[in-house]
Amino acid sequence: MQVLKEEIRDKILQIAAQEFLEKGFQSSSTREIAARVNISKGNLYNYFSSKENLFNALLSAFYQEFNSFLKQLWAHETGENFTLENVEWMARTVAEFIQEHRQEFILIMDKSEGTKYAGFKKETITMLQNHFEKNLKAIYKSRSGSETSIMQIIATNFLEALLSISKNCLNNDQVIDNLELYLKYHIQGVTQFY
Amino acid sequence: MQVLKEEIRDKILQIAAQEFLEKGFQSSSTREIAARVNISKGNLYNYFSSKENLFNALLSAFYQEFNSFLKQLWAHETGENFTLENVEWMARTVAEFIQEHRQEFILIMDKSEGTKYAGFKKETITMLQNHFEKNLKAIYKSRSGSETSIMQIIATNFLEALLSISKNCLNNDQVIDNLELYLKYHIQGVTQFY
Amino acid sequence: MQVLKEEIRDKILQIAAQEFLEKGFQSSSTREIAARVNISKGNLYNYFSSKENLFNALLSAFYQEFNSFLKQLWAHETGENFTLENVEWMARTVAEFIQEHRQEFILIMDKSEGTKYAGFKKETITMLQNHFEKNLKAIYKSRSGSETSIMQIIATNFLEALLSISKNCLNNDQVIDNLELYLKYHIQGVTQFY
Amino acid sequence: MQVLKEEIRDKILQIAAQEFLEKGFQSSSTREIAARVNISKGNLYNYFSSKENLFNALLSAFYQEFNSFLKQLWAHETGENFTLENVEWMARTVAEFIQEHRQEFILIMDKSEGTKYAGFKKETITMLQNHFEKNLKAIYKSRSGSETSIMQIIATNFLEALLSISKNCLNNDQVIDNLELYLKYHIQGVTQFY
DNA sequence: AATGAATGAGGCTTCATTCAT
DNA sequence: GATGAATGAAGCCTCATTCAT
Repeated sequence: MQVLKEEIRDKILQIAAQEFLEKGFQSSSTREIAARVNISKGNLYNYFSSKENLFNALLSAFYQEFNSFLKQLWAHETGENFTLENVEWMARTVAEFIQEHRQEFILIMDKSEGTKYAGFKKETITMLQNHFEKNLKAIYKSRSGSETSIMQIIATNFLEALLSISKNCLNNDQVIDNLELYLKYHIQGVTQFY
Repeated sequence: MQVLKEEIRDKILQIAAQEFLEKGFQSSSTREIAARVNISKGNLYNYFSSKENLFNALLSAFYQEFNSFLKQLWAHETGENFTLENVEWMARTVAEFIQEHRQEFILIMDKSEGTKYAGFKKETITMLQNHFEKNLKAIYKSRSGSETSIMQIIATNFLEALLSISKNCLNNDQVIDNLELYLKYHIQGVTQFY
Repeated sequence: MQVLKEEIRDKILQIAAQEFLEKGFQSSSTREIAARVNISKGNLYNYFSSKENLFNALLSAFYQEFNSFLKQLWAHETGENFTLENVEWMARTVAEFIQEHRQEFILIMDKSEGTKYAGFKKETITMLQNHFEKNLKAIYKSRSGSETSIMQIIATNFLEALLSISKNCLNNDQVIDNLELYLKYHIQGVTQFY
Repeated sequence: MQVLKEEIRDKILQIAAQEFLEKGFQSSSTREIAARVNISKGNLYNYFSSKENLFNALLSAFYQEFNSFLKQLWAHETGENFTLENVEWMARTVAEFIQEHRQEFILIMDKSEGTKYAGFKKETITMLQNHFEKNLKAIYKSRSGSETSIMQIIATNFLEALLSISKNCLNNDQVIDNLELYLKYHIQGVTQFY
C-alpha cells in the first residue's frame, strides 16, 4: 500500500479542496478528509500540520498572485477605460486568471470563514468600491460614513459575478464570453453614474 | 401560562435569529441561544425539537411568502417593464418586502448552510435566471443545459444586490434609494440583451 | 442515577487530586479522571472548564493562603530566632498549616509541571534562600551570580523536608514532632554559618 | 559499519539524555530525539526497541554502580565517622561520583516518572533512612512501620542536597566545596540524635 | 413547563510504534 | 541498516440532545 508521497499529498489537497468547496472551512472535518483520501487521521498530519495549514496550502500562492493581479489590472487603466479594445483586453486577462484559479478564488472568497482569509472578500469589495468611486458624479457619492453607497452594491455585484463565473464556467471560451457580456452589462449600467 | 409560553417562544425566535445572523446555522450553538434567552437548554427543546427545527421555524412562513412575492412580481410584468413608473413601483415593492423580511431573507440566502434551505439560494437564482431568459435575444440564450448563461450571472448579481442592500441599509428611504439606483444600473445594463 | 451536584463536584476534586498526586498534572488524563469518578468525559466539563482549571480549583485558595502564611512567618522573626520558644512556635504554626494543606502543598510544589504554578517551587526556594542569606557570615555568601550558594541547597532541603513531612505524616502530633526535630537539626546545622 | 553503528548509538544516548534531563521521560518525544540525532524515527528502533528501553539503557549501568557505591560508602564507616578527616574523605568520594554521574543521577532520581525506575528515589531514601537509623538513640527511632521517622526526612534532605548540587554545580571544586559545607551542616545537625 | 446534569459522538491533534521499501 | 509514511490509540474539548427530577 506504500504510495509515493507526492501522490498522497496531491490527493489530500484535491479532496480537501472539494470538501472545503462543498462545506466551507469550518464545517469540513479532518476526519472526513482523511477517510475520503483513504488514509488515517494521523497520517494527514504528516503532510499538513493543521487543518488551517491545509487550507492555507491551497491558498497561499494564490493570495500573492491575486494581489499582483489586481495591481496589474489597475495599472492598465487609462482615461479611456470603456473602449471596446479595453474591455476585451480586460475580459481576456481576468478570464485567464479565473480559469487558472477557479477553486482558489471561490475558497478564499466564499469558504474561508474561520481562517486568516476570512475578511478577504470584504477587503476586496472595499477596494473595488474605492476604485469605482473615483470619478463618480458627486451626486452619487456616499454621503456619510455609515451609509451604503450604490458603489458598494455594485462592487459586491462585480465580485459575485466573478464568483458566479468561477463556479459555473467550465472552459476558457465560456469564461471569456460570459465575462465580456457581464462587462458590457456592467459598463452600460454604470456609465450613468459618471 | 399560555401567555408566558408565547412570550418565551417569541424570545427564543428573536434571539435565535440574531445568533444565526451573526454566525450562521452551523456555528451557532443551542447553549448560547438558551443562555441569551435566559432559559435552560432543556427547556429550549420543549419549544423546538431540534436546532434545525428552530431554524426552520424562523423561515417556513417566509419561504411561502417569498415564493408568492416573486410570482406577484412577475405577474405585474407587461411589455413595458422598463418605464420609469414601472421601475419605481418595483423598487418600492421590493423595498417594502425587504424591509419587512430583512432577517429572513439573509438567513435563508446566506446563513442556512447545514439546513434543508441550504440550496434555496441556488434555486432562487435559477428561477430568476429563467425569468430573465424569457424574451432574451436568441443569441444570448444558454446553448446547452450544462453551460452558463450570462443571465445566470446577472441573476446572481440581482440576488446579491438585494442581499447587500438587506445587510447594509437601515431605513426604508435608503433601501428605496439604493434599490432604485441598482435597478437603473441593472436595467440599463440589461437592455442590450433584449 | 441523578446525584447532587455538590457530591459529584467533590468527588471529581477528590479523584483529580489523587490522580495529580500520583502522576502529576501532565501525565494525568481527564479521561481517566472521568472514568474513576464514573461520569462521562463531557460531564467533567460541566464542572470544570478545562483540565488546568480543574487543577487550579484545587490550588487557587491555597496559593493565597500560602503567601499570607509565609509573610506571617517572616513577620514573627526577631533577633532571637533560635530560642526554644521560637522554634516550638514555628513548629506548631507550620505543622498546623501543613496538616491542613498536605495535598495542596505537594501538588503545587511537586506535581504542577505544565500549569501556571510550575515555577512556584523554584520561586519559593529562592525566597527561602534570600531569607537564609540575611545575616550569613560573609565567607559563605555566594560569590558570583552563577554559582551555587550553600544556602540554596539548604533552602531546597528545607522545602523538601516540609514536602517529606507532608507526604508521610498522618496525624498532627507526628507532624509537630518531626518538624521540631527537623528544625533542631536544621538550626544546629546552620548556626555555624552565622 | 560496526564503527558507524557505535557512533550513532552513542549519539542517540547522548541526545536522549539531554532530552530526558530537560523534559523528563514522559514529556520527551522519540520524534524530537531522532530529529536531533539526525536519523529517522524508524532507525531509532533499530538501536532501541522502545522509548523506555532507551531510557533504561542510559541507567542500567549506573543502577548497578550506584548501589555498589553506597555499599562502599557504608563499608568505610567506623565508630568515628564525624572526624574532619572522614568528612573530607566522604565529600571527595561522593563529589567524584557525582561529577562522573551527574546526568544519570538526576535522570534516575528526578526524570524517571513513567519508567520502571519511577520508585527508585523512594527506595534510595528508605535505604538511606535505614542506614541513618542505625546507632540512632532509641528515643528517635520510628515507632511503628507506618509512622515517619525524623530520619526519613533527613534522608530525603540528604538525597535532595546531592540532587541540588548535581543540578547546579559545574566544576569539581564547586561540588567539593558545597558538599563539604553541606556535610558539616548535616553532621552538626544530626549529631544530637546519636 | 422547567431544570441542568448527563451522555456520547465527534472535532482537532500528538505520539510511540510498525512496516513496506 | 535506514527511511519516513502509516497507523491507531489516546489526549483535550465541544455540542446537540436526552432524561431524571
